[in-house]
Amino acid sequence: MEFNKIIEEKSAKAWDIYIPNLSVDCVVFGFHDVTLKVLVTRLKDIDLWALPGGYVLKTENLMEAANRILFNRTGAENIYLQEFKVFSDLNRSGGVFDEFPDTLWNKQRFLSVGFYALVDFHQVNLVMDDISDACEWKSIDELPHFMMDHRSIFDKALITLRKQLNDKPIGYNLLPEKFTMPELQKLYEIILAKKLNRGNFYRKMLRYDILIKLDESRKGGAHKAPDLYQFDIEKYEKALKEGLNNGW
Amino acid sequence: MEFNKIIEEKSAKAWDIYIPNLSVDCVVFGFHDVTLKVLVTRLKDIDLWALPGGYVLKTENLMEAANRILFNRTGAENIYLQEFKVFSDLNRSGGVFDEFPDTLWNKQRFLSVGFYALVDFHQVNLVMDDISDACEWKSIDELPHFMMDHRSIFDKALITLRKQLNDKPIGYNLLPEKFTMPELQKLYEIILAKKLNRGNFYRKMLRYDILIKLDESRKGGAHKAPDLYQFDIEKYEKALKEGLNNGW
DNA sequence: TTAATATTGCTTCATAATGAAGCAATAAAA
DNA sequence: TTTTATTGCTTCATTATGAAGCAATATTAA
Repeated sequence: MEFNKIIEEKSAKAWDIYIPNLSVDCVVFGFHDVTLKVLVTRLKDIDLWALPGGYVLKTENLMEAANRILFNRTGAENIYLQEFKVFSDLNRSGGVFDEFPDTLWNKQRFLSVGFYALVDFHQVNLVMDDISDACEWKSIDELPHFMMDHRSIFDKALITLRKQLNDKPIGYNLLPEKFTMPELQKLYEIILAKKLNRGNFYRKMLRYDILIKLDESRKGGAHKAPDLYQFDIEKYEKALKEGLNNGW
Repeated sequence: MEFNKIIEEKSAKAWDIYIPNLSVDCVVFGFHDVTLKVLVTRLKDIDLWALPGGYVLKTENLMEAANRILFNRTGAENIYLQEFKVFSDLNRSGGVFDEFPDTLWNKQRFLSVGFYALVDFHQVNLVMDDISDACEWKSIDELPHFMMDHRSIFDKALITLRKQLNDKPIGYNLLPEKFTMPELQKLYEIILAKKLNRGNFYRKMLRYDILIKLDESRKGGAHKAPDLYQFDIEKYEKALKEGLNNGW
């Protein structure tokens, strides 16, 4: 079915079941190939890239809405979600739905609640929906041109992620269960957008006492095989309460 | 005019001018008498305490709404505002409007966007409105019993304030232009809810290089007169970009 | 089979920051 | 004039950080 027809059909039902003027947009982060990736979809026909998002049922709260929307996209449940900002500018929609009647659900003024989500890249199975013709991971420095204000939603998500690196279990939710110290460092470097000293990172991470060193190493790569670690989730959560780099 | 009548009259107009299902609630912090205070209002007749809040005009964004609502309450413009969370639970309203018809604006399901505001206590003139019979500052450890979920909105505001102490100009916006080192320390201690070592606080604050020491001291109190300082706002803003206690 | 290579695990040394304690100066009160 | 509590600022011991490097090692090349 073509885009316009789908949109108009959905619109008719939307008024009854969703909270008006409100949507949720999610910046879904995954870590793969020493790169931070983001989930993006392309809308049929109008050929614009967007962040996964959706509306809020009258029967659910925001977190439930975001979970439902992401479950439909990824097949994953209990995804780590963090709300970070409401996008409420009057002109944020651009002119995407200009040719539609004013009663179209999608053409209303929408405020969008931005969530970032952290997923284990390998646990996600991308699911297409009926208004998209593409749904894929893109590296954060090769993002497509986004529709509406989705670029600034992404930007704010990344800034928030950076600020919360010492307060939230970001490594735990982005990395697979077992990982190496160089992988963890790379993740930190990408999020912080700066190089870190290898020896000092190693020393500091170990002193936090939140990692469990496993009796395995990651064979197969060139050069010396790095040790594998996993998070000691109890100690990790406890340390995060105070913040990993406690200021005062 | 009595509460019910006012509410019903307002409701009729509200449907036309406000974005439905959405409100803004503000936790307004002020610092006075070595105490952190919060602005609270009491609703007429139903005799419940609430945070200052209001609805969002169809012609404004959230920040503009919060500014307008607080200007009406305090007479102050350009108040420092920080959005921190959307409160969206289904049962958050309690039963405050049970006896009203279902078409009443206020009885709809509302999501509330929480902002915290920082004001110079002495620059604020409290203004009553027509549905309140009290509007006053309360010390944060002597808060009244709040209606709806306003207590948890306050709690989250304070936690956010604590987390952002190294990233946002919190001291600058809460203190008067001139202040003493012990006052600044007291503010930090209240927000962090813990005692700080005096000499170390002094040394650390000076090393940040964000304060200008004035050629005056605060006379009149008992004992030695403390020096007066003001923020070097340019250096302060610059230092905040990296975070006052940079973790990485 | 052996040597070369890049990476990793971990340490060392110099410097900076922090925690704890205290001394001298001072403004008001006794 | 003396007492008092507070303030400005320093000292010393401890801990954290920045920069650098050495030995071990898994792969690849010779």
